[in-house]
Amino acid sequence: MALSITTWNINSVRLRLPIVVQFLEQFRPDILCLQEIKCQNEEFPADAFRELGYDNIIVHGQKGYHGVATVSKLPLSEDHRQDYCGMGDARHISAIFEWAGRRIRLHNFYVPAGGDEPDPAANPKFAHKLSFVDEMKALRADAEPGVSAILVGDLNIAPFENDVWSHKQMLKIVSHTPVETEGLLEVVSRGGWLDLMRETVDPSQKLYTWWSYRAKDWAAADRGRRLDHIWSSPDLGPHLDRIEVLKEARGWDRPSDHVPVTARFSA
DNA sequence: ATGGCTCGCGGAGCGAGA
Repeated sequence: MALSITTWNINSVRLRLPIVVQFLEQFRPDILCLQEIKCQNEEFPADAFRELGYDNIIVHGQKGYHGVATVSKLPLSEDHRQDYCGMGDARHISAIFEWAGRRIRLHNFYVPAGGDEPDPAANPKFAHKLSFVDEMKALRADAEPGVSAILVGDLNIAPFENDVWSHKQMLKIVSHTPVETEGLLEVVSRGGWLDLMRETVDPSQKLYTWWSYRAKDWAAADRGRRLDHIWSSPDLGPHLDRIEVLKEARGWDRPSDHVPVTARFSA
């Protein structure tokens, strides 16, 4: 019995509904986790997802910015929205689904980008990002007895050297500064998470999920970053078949700057 | 050679993304 879960920062779900539909029709993941939906709950285009068989929808949106949503062919229960940093931002939603006799809590995150200046004293957005990551360190993969866990989302940090196009040139660029990358690796180690993308793609290999809108030719420049992640509790590791990064989606009509990342499991 | 583009909001141009 297979299970597939996709994470995708969509950068406005209403504007990009055509490519979301294209993706779901072509790849049919069991569950799709979206970030940066940029709409309020009542504006989420739920009908379009229901028509495709995704009847189980949970949304944590807000006006204009941020926002996350999880749409699923499998029933979702015990949904929860955690307000990290007490900012009132819509950056997290989770729920439990059942697969192969297991109960699995699926977390969907949108971590703050952090602005330009990597100095928390000078840049409140960077301070917010660091506080957010600090709070995530308390999130354990075994938080609920008898419940496995999967954590996906746009974490806005590329932790390893080959998660960016140039480690040296990125060390002072927000998303790859040591305080961020060390912080994220501490979230992984303290929480007891498995980085499923790096379980299947060796750290010696470049791996990106995001390419800037500003490059003249994103594919030729190939200056990407691995900002999107899929983690799990250790018990699910042996069930991972593969990870698919759909790079071609960056070249679709009016694309997001992030591409869908899918984890495929078998029982 | 990173910031050059792309969003929402609102009805011009700005804040935000990363």
